[in-house]
Amino acid sequence: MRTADELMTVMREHGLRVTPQRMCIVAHLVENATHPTVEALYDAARVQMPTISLKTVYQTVHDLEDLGEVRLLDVGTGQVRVDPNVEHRHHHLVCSACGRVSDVPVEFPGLKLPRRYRLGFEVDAVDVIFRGTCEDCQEAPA
Amino acid sequence: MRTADELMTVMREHGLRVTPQRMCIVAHLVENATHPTVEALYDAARVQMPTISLKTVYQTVHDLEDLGEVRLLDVGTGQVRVDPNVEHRHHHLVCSACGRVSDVPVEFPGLKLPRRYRLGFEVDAVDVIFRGTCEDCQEAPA
DNA sequence: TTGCTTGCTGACAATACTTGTCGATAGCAT
DNA sequence: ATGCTATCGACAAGTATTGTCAGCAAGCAA
Repeated sequence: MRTADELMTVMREHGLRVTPQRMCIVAHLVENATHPTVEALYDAARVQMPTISLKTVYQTVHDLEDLGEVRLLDVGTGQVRVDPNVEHRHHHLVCSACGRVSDVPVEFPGLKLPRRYRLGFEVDAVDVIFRGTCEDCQEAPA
Repeated sequence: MRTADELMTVMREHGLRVTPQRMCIVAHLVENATHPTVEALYDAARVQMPTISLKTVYQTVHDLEDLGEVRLLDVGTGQVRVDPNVEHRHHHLVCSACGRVSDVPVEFPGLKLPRRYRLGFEVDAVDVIFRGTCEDCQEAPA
């Protein structure tokens, strides 16, 4: 993801106005590797802007997705997570217990769809999800 | 997935009663490679049993999941899909337009998490999702 | 700076999918 | 056959997300 300043410019160039709410959300996303849920972003934003609405957070992350500045992940935990890392192709490690998501910045060269399963199908992305239990959840089982 | 008869036995052995509703749902799952949604299963079941409830379908697929006879997939299309193929490890091909899911019965040997990302994390499954557009959806774009 | 226009904000409510509750019922072992 | 108990299905609640819309603020131009 770019810096907050760069994003301001990009947003303006695309006709999106730079509002305090948007900047607040963006500030919580840059250099953030925690893949926050929308709810978590909302909570973080409310510390500075108690009146911000959840709808605004949803709208902003969707706008950022349309700009190609974040990716919205659905890793099967029931909530969308925001991934600001769109520069480098990477995969994900997901804790089945707490839902935490980490990046796996590795390319897997052998990961191509065999021709016979590709018939007529146009593949444009490959997502790999390593599922398991993170350290914290192993120590504190439910 | 096993045959319907085998499943009846397995269910009984686990204290689950074999009801007409359950058998109807099971019948729609064996030898079914379409990864139906719960809603699709519900529609199919209602042809024979018009009064069956959606709740019963949800409950039954969860029971089957607990028995290890099906896998419930969340491929990011907003609906759970039922995968009766639990015998052979496989991955999935998902159409982003219509949500259709196909099996990719291929093992990818290089697909291991590098040691440094595994620190403390216990990986117990790897899901690969090839995303793209299926033949039908390419011909008929929205 | 000022005024205008656009489009964003946020309260409210609706939607979609899934799950909880519970009385009546039906399966299963005896 | 009988009784216990788990299931069925109607109803409604829950969770995550999105739609609606009046009012207001951002940004642009002069």
